[in-house]
Amino acid sequence: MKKTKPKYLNVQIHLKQQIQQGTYNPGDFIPSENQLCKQFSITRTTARKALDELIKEGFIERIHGKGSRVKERRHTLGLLNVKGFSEAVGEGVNTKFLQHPIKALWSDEIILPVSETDRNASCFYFERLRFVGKTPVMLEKNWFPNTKLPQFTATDFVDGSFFKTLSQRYLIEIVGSTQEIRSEFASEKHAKIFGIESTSPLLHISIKFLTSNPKLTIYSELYCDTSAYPVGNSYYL
Amino acid sequence: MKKTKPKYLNVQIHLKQQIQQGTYNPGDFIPSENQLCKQFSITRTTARKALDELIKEGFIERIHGKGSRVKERRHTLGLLNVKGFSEAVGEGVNTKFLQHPIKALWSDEIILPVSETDRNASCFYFERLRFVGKTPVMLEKNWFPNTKLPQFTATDFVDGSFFKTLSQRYLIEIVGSTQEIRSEFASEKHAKIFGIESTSPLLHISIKFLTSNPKLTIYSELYCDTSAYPVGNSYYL
DNA sequence: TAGTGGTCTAGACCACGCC
DNA sequence: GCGTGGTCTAGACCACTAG
Repeated sequence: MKKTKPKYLNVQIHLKQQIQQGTYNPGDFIPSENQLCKQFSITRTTARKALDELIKEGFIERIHGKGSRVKERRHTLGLLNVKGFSEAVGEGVNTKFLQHPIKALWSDEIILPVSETDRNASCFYFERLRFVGKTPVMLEKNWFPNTKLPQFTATDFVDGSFFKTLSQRYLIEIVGSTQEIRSEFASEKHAKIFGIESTSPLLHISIKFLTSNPKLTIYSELYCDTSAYPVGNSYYL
Repeated sequence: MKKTKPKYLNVQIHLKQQIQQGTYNPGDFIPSENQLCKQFSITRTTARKALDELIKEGFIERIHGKGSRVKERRHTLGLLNVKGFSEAVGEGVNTKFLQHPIKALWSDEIILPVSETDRNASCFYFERLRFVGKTPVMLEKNWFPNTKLPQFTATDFVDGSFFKTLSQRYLIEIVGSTQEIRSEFASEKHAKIFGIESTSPLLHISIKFLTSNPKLTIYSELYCDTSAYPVGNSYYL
């Protein structure tokens, strides 16, 4: 019953928050291992465990003889992994709902196969356009079975993030995904949305997200204008 | 001058070889931490360090109360499977070297920043065109510092896979990647290679691979004609 | 209950970067 | 020389799995 929270996790979370809040910026050195030992009354083994985790998450790097430094984040749309748009890009991101969550039909536009059980359930749909500053960079279309998210509306969104909303309001996490990626001509309709020629190339990403709730699968079709902001991601073991 | 080899590295290499040689197969349990302590005359901390590295490399997983088990599949690194093209697409894949490995210069074509130390080293380069059946689908260009792979030639390739070669011949694993993805018009030259119009969209993927050898970073530029075969991957926690 | 991995302590010595 | 991270020891207690 009682979840014992490891000490290293407190240190890890504390440092991560300070990095995300800008207490430590990219290039800055966080406190040394010995300083963390004193500050949290722990041994170096435990301090290093916390730092090991932050390294795995890509927040810091160790430099022998110098210290642990906050890593630089490139200004790209990192969404290919499980991270999500708003988390990865940071500030300067705006979102406009082109379609608030409504009951809809399963669309032919969904590339990856919709499972039998999903297709028999009613479908929720929403559509958003994402901007960096005033430049539209990504059109995002999402479908998922209606049954699993009671009272789901646009106003519920936590920090404008769908995944963060799932995690915090419904305790549902993304546990896997299947993707297909294409380079295509923009359709007439999409070209108009992005304000580009219909002969321009668009990046088309089809994703099927698996969640910790076996009944909830999310189908997404993303269209990205990568001419100014390429889609990017990083992955570290 | 004398590089002192850490004890955990011996354990790590020993276990990795046994896994690659089939002494332990996927699903098998490797010796417990306490057994490793006795076998190598080390403490549990050191044994765990070795296992931590093997986990990061994707070879094993720990199961609380049971042991450490050899993993079934290699994890995927972001966009493309680490196993590489040949295993991801399946049968009917052919590869043609457009340029066998040679000493070359660091190219302007590399999108992601080349580190200072890499740029100061001499550079190895090779280029391959990948087919599904007789259709060219991916042009692959790779650069890496010359210093780290002695006697590296095209004939060394294990199963036609660069990464498998690194793993089996040099015991080097991919431990991370940074990617940028763009949808672009095909260049004149690339259009000719793929046999398409130069106004056609091409998927352009720029990757910087980090390996278990800190001195070896691999820079790749991939160009894919996704009209018939989209790029895909799956990701599971 | 025995064995496994998960966490943690309180030290130690070494290698690296910098002044 | 001094502070940093890199490795290692010899324990300890806890949580999970399985017979």
